[in-house]
Formats: sequence, structure tokens, C-alpha cells
Amino acid sequence: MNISNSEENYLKTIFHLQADTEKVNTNAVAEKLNTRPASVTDMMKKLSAKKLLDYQPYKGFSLSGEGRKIALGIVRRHRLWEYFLVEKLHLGWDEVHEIAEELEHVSSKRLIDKLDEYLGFPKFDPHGDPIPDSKGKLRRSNEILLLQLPLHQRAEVCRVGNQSAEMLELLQHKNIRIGTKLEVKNNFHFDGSIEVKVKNTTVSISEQLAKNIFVTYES
Amino acid sequence: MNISNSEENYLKTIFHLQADTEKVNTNAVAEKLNTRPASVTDMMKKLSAKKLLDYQPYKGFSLSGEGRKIALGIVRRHRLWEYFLVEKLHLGWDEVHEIAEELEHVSSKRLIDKLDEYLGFPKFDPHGDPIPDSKGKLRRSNEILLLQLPLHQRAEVCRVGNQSAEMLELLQHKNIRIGTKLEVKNNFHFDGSIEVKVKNTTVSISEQLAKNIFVTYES
DNA sequence: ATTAATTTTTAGCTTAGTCTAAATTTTAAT
DNA sequence: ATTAAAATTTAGACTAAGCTAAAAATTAAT
Ligand SMILES: [Mn+2]
Ligand SMILES: [Mn+2]
Ligand SMILES: [Mn+2]
Ligand SMILES: [Mn+2]
Repeated sequence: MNISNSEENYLKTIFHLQADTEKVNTNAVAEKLNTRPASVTDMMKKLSAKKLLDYQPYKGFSLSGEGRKIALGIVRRHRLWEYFLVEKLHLGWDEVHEIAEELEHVSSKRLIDKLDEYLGFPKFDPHGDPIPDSKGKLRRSNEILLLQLPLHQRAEVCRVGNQSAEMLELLQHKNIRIGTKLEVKNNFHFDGSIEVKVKNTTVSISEQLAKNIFVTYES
Repeated sequence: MNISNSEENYLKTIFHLQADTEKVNTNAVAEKLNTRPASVTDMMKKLSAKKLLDYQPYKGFSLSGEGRKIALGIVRRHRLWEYFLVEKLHLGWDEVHEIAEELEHVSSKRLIDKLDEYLGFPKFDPHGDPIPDSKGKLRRSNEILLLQLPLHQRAEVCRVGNQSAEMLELLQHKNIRIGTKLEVKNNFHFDGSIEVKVKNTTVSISEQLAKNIFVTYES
């Protein structure tokens, strides 16, 4: 079956939206893809006819098994390319998403598996998102928001929920990146901000920022 | 100005055909791109309207300065990716063209310049074709066909005119690759075949093969 | 339970890129 | 110089992907 770039973008978007809600609705997809709801409905019919989607008019839709498999392939390509762009070409974390958005549609399986091998089978992309393996398997880690990390619990930054240049800049300034170990020392009710210990220094983090940092910890 | 993948493919094809003849004709383009002459005419009108092409109905067409500049950009991307695929990912010379045919349309200038740097600013792609530099400058070497190399003139293989798996296999079998030094020892009128010395062995090369190998030599 | 607001779908248009068949122009051959 | 063949363009149609505006269905509010 042949799948166009546009169809791939829809599948991937639905896949991502399904992380939040099992059933996805028209407006949400239109919003993400910067298209109109009417265009989404058209495409849903097409994907549904191809059996990549379970769709009942007015009731929302979700990926079929096959649709999910294809979406995982696209996500794999996207994240592998992002890893390549950051680790090998030294592009900034904030500029790789856009480029990967195009590269992800180059679909040679052999290319991607060779790339994976060349990169040393990375498990996470530069933003901490897991990279599906060659068989489409995706590890889900038991992460929580830094905002919800208990006081004095040592943890490690594993993912960011936002990849704007602004956030990258702020994190770099505070010396925080994926893998950084930290511990919450204080949290303030007034503005929701927290103080965390990183290495030997203490930095202040706004609620807004702490909502975009995910961490993991043992036990 | 925005240029679609399809338009890029046409521009690149015309660029390549112009290596042979200044003015390119409709059927030649249709043949190369596996489309119909009528489709070519349509596209020529569009490219002409965009001033990327000099076009007079029934008279053929050639790239404008701007068109040539864009075509060189595409060729640059194509050949850099081919180099990457062979040198870094270790794909075979015969399988990279198809993949590069897609990658060449990812047009981020920053991506390509970073890739170029990462690869060490290579001057030639895996088939010996020159890679335009960041400014679109293209070196042309003074190469000749192996078939026309004078007897006993030491020379170096610099390019192949065909990149099929079959030819790759044959060349590998005869231990010949880009950069191989050789010298013609005999040529036979009966079938046009020649004998060349490579390292310390003598190998026989058919006329058909010798027409697809280009060499350079000093003075 | 009606009515109002929101969401989704349908209907009808548009553009890019392709095609086939027919008309036209150019080139080649008598 | 005519005629025949080949190349090119035009005309008209199709598909994919999008849009706007209107209709229909669902959900929320009185
Ligand atoms: Mn994309
Ligand atoms: Mn990412
Ligand atoms: Mn191409
Ligand atoms: Mn090449």
C-alpha cells in the first residue's frame, strides 16, 4: 500500500494525540496540522477506506493496528533523524524538528536500519522521546513531571515537553539538559516555583518551566 | 519562490540533459522522467512563467541563470547524500541513487552545509561525479573515456557512466574502483575489447564496459 | 425538554500534476 | 515543392489535497 506524505502526517498526528485520549476528534487534528476540519474529515474517510483508521462519523477515530504500525515507523524515522542532526551534525535541539519533519518521509527501510546502526541504536531522541526499534516496539518509561517530584527525591531529567529555542536557551542557562541529576529543595505556594539542586548549585525554576520537564527516579 | 519536488525533478533533469546539448527537447525530458510529453509541456510553461527556463514553443528550452543555480543546488544535495550513504552508512553504490532522489528535496540550506562540513567537504560523489560547492561552483575535470585512453598511458579511474548493480559487481570482480590506477596494454579490433594493467595483474575489459569508465591523466 | 452552541460533515470550488486523444508545427523524405 | 513522419502543443478529463459556506448531528445550557 502506498502512503503519501500528507497521509503520513495525519497518521503521525493521530498517533501523538492518542497518547492523551483513546479517541481523537476532528478539530484536534485540524489544529495540529494547521488545516481545516473539513479537510480532516476528507482524509479520515480515505484512511478509513485504507483500513488504517477506525472511524465512525461524528464519533471520532483511532488508529487501527496497521495504522499504528505505520505511525510508529514514521515516529522512528523522525526521531532517528533528529538524533543524527544533533549528535552528528551538531544542529541545535530547537532547529531539528522542522528538518526531521521532512526527512521522516524518506521511507527506505534499509536506509533507516543502516542509519540506526550507524548511530549506535540510540534509545531516545534529543528531546528525550523514546525511539521505536526496528520492529516498532516502543519503551515507555515511568516518568513524572518535575513539578510533581517529591521533595528531596533525587531524580534525572529524561524528557522535555517543549522544544522551542526559548526553552532550550533557558535550560542551557540553568545548566540543565537530558540526563542531568537533580533534587527538589523547596517549593513555593505563592507562584508555584521550585528550587532544585543541580550539581552543587541551587537554581530556581518557574512553574511554567517545571511543567515542561520530565524526570525519572528509582524505587 | 517556492519550488515543488516535481519542479525540482524537472529542473535537475534539464540540467543533466544540457550537458549534452544546449537546447533540450520535450521528448528527452519525458523519457528521463517517465512522464508524457504533454505533461512536460505543461511544466515548461510553469517553469518558464517562473523565469527558471528560457522557452519558445516548439523550439526547445534551456535553464535560465536562476534555473541553473537552483538545479546546481539540487545536484549538490543529491551528491552529498550519496556520499553520506556510501561513506558513512556503507550502502552499496548501486542502491544510493534512488534514496538520494528523495533526500535531495529536503532543502534546508543549513542542513546541507552542516552535512557538507561533517563529510569533510567531499569533491566527488561515489560515482565520481563532482559535487557543487556551497556557492554552486562545479569543477569540471578533463576526463576521457577509458576506451579512448592511448596505449601505455598511465591513468586513474575518476568516474563511471553507469551505476547499476551489474556494473558495480563487474568492477568489483575486476578490482577496479574510483581512484584505481591503470594502463592500457592492448586493444583488439575484433570486438573492441582492451587489456589493462591494474596493480600487477592484467584484466580484460569489454568495449561496453570501457565506454562506461572515465579516466584522467597528467599532461 | 427545548433551545443554543459547538462539532462534524457535506457540497461545491480550486490548484498542482498527471494523462489521452486530437490538432498543430517542424523536420525529413520523396 | 509536396507529402509523410515525428515532435510538440492544446483541449479536456482525472486524482489528491486543500478551502469556504451551508447543513446536519451532537453536546451543553436554560
Ligand atoms: Mn512530516
Ligand atoms: Mn523530538
Ligand atoms: Mn528527486
Ligand atoms: Mn551519483
